[in-house]
Amino acid sequence: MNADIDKETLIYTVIAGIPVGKVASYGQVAGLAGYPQNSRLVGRLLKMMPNDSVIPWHRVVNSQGKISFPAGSEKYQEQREKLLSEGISFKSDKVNIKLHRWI
DNA sequence: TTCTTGACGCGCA
DNA sequence: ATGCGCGCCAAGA
Repeated sequence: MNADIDKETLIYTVIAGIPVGKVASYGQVAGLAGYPQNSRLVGRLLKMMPNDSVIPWHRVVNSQGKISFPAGSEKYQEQREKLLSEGISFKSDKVNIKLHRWI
């Protein structure tokens, strides 16, 4: 009955497991949750999460290491701030994936 | 119920 | 590096 909840919980758990100072891509999270082709589902799920959620959503970026929000937007800045405050360095507009890649 | 949209990813020119 | 198309799949209109 709550298969959807399980799926969400699974992805939620994976994201919650990303260490401080590390980042993971949507595809990576989806894969670890058992849905290697549902990268979009991860993003969709995060989008629906409450704003006061304790989930470290900011540690999820796209496979290029870029923030998936329009450059300059509020959300973009918010995520960038959070990442910087965790010691994650940026290479221009991309996260230095080489140094901060989780897995 | 069908069509469009989107916090993505990947291959190819 | 840059742009384009296609695959995936659930939510919203």
